Amino acid sequence: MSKKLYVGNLPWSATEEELRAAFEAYGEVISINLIEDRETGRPRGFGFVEMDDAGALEVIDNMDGKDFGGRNLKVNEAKPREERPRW
DNA sequence: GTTGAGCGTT
Repeated sequence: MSKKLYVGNLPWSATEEELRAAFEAYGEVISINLIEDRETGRPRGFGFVEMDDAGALEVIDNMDGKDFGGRNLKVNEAKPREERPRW
């Protein structure tokens, strides 16, 4: 199984590889999704990380509130956004 | 050459 993670309070310089490198230490990283402003192209300072179930919990327990790139990292369960209806 | 809350697209 996998879980979606909301990752906030990221430094503007943070990249998906940096997040993956940090999160891989706690579990299998399924996918990374950094969000940036679609109109300006600037990073919004947060993103979403999909991990295996146990890894996600480990990340929340270990990475939430930790220092990352000089900022206090915020990790929580992400709200489901799409159910991908096919009809 | 900037900025700061927090939940994104096919």
